[in-house]
Amino acid sequence: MSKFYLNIAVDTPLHRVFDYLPLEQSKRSDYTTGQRVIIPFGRQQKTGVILNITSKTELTDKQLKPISELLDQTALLCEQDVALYKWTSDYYHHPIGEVFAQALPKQIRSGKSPVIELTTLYSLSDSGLALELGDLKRSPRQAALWQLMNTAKAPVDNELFADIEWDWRAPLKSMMAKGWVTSSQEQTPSLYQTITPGFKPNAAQQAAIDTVAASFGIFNTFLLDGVTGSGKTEVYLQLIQQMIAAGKQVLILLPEITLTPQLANRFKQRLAAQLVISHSGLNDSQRAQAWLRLKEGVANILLGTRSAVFTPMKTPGLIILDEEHDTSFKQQEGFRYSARDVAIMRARNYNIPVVLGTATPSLESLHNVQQGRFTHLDLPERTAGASHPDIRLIDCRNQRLDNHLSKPLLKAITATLERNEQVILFVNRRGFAPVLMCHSCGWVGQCQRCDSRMVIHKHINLLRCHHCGVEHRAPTHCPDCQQAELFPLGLGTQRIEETLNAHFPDIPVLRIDRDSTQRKDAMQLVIEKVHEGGAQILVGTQMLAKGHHFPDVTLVGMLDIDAGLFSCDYRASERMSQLITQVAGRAGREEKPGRVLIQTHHPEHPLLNTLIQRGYAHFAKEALAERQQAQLPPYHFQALLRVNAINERDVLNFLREVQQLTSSINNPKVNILGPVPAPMLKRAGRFRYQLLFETAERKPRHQYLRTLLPAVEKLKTARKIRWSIDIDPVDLY
DNA sequence: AGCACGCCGACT
DNA sequence: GTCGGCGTGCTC
Repeated sequence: MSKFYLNIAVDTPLHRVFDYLPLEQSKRSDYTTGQRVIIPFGRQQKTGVILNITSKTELTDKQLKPISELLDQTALLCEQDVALYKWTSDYYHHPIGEVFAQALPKQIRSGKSPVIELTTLYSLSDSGLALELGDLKRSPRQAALWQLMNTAKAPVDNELFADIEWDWRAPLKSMMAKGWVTSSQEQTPSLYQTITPGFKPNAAQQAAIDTVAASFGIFNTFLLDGVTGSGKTEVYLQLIQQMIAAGKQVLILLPEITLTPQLANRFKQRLAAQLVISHSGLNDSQRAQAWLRLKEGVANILLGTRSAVFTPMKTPGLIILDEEHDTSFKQQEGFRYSARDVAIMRARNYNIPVVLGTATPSLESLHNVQQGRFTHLDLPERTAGASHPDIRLIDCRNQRLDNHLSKPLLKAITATLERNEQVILFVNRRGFAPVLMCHSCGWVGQCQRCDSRMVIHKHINLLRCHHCGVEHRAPTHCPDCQQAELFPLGLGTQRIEETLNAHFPDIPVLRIDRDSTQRKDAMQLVIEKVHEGGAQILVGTQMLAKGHHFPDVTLVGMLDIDAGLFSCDYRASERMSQLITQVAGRAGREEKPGRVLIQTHHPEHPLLNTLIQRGYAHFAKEALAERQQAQLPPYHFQALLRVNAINERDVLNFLREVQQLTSSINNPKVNILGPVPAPMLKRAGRFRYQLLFETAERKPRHQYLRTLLPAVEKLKTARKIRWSIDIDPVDLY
C-alpha cells in the first residue's frame, strides 16, 4: 500500500494549502476531493475541505499530523465546484480556505451533517372532507382552518397558515385527534395548485427566448438589454419554464434582498417548480436548507443574492443574473469578488447558458458584447401597459435659482402638491453644503487627514469628512484671514430640505440619506409615512432610487447631475446614468403619468440627449464610443497595494523594493503610479502608502499580479511589514 | 485570523 | 515574586 497525503483548504487567511496524513487504518479509496474533514490546526481544531489526494509532500511525515475526523463519506462538493472555488481564490487573490468558508453556509462549514429537514404536510382526511362548514360552528378557529384546507384541495405546509394571527397549532391538533386532518413528512412542500398562465411574448421577447433556448446545454453569455418595462421577467419565466420541463435547475441572482420575496411569489404563482430562496436575511438553518435542497436536486430553482452564486447544483441548466450593472454584485471588502463574473465562470464550467439582464448595461458588459464574448439580446420596446416616462430638461443657464431650485421646478412641485400627489427630489450629497468657503480670502474647509473637503452639517454645526468620518466644530471666522465671511457653497440634502420647508411650510418634507436613516427601522417609518399618502416631498440621495416603490410619486426632480456628466472618473457618469434610468423607470410605471425634471447647465450634453430621445440613458454605448474616438482603451484596470507600518521610512523602502521587483518583471503594459501616501487611511501611529497599478488589458495585469504577489510576500517576511492588495473585482475577468 | 510565547512594568 | 500588556511568529 502506497503512502498518500490529503491537501486541505483550511479556513485561515493564509495563501496556502495544508497537507495532512489520513486517518490510521483508512485506505486511499475512502477519500475523495470535496469531502469535509476536521483537522488539528496549531492548537485548534478546524474544519477543512479535501482539495486533492497526493502521493508527495514537501514536508517529512514527522512534521505532518493526521486528520482528526472524516465528516463526509462521499464528496459534499463535486469536482466542478471545488475547481470553481479554487479558480475564484486564484483569480481574486484570496486565501483558498476563506473562499471555501464563504462559499458554504455556516452550518455546513462548521460540520453539520448534510441532511434535508422534512416538512410536515397536512391534508383533510375523508371524514374531514365529509364535513360541512356548519358542523364546525362551535369552534370558529377549526372552521377557519378547515376552510383554508378545503380550498387548497391538496396537502399543505404551514406556510398556508402564515397569515393567521392566532395560534393555529392547538385547533389543528384537535382536528387531527378527531381524525379529520392527517399529516405526513415530506422533503418538499406542495406546489401552488393554480398556476397563472404567462403572457404571449412580443416579437423581441420571443426572439430573445429562442436565442437563449438554442443555447441550452452550451456555454454562452447573453446580455439581455431591455428598457424598464420591456418585460425581462417574462423572458426569464419562459426560459425557466422550459428548463424545468427539461428537468434542469435554474439559479437566479438578484442584487438585493428586498427584491427576493416579491419575485419569489411571482415565480411560485407561475411555475410548477420547487423554489428556494437564499439571502442574508435568513437564519443559518434556512440558508443551509436552501443550499442542500438545490445541491440535492430537491429544489429546482434558487433565488438568491450575491453569495448564492456559489451554491452547488445537481442538474444545472441555466443561470440568470438580473440587474447585471448593479454594484451590489461586487463584494467590496475582504474576499472581493464579482458575483457576475463568478456566475459566468460557473456557466462555463457547467457548459450552460448564463443570462445577464439589465436596462443599463455596464461598460464592461457592453465592451464584451462588442468583442463578441457576449451575445446581445435587445428588448427595445416597452410591453403594452407600461407607459413612457415624461423626461424633460430644465436649462438652468442664466436663470435665477432659489437655493438651487429653478422656477419651473418649483412651479411643477407646487402643482403636484396641489393635486395631493408626492414629489421626489434627488440630491447626490448628504449634509448641508459640500464646501465652506471664505468670501474674503478663498479659504476652503479641508480635512487635515485626507485632503478632501469637509461637508457642512448645519443643524449640529459640524464640519464632517465623508471620507474618513472625522468631524469638528464649524469655525465662525476664517482660520486664514480671521474674517467672519464664511459661507456654504453648493448643495446637499439638508439645504434643500430647509429651502423646501420655507417654501412649503404646510407640507411634510422627508429627508432620506445615510444621516437620517442611521437608526434602525428609520427607513421603514419613512416608507410607511409615504404610503399613508397625501402631499409630501421626499428629499434624498441615491438611497431613495433603489427597491422601494412609492405609488403616489408623480414628479421626480434631479438637482445636481452636472458633476456626473464631466467627472474624469467614467464610473461617476455611469452611476449617474443608472440613477436617472432607475428613477425614470419608476416614475413611468404608474397609471398616473410620471414626470422627471432634470436641472442642468448642459442641456446639449450627448448623454442627456439620448436620455430625452429614448427615455433612458444608455450610458455605456456613448461612453465607449467616446473613449474609442479619443483613442483611449475601453477602461482601465486598477489594483492598489496597500502597505502599513509604524515607521514611515520602512514603508517607503519596502515600496521601493517592490518597484524594483516590478521593473524586473518588466511588463510594459502595466503602469505603476506611486508610491503615493494614503493619508486617508492613516491611523494613529501607522503610515499607509499605496502603489497603484494600472493597465488597460486584463491578462497582463493578472499575470503581473501573479508574479508580483509571492515576491511581495517574501519581502514582507523579511522586512516585517503588513500589506494588502485591493483589487476592484469588476475590473478583473 | 487565532493562539502561544516572551519579555518588561505595576501590583498583592 | 507574578499578573498581564501586546510585539512577534507559526499554523501541515
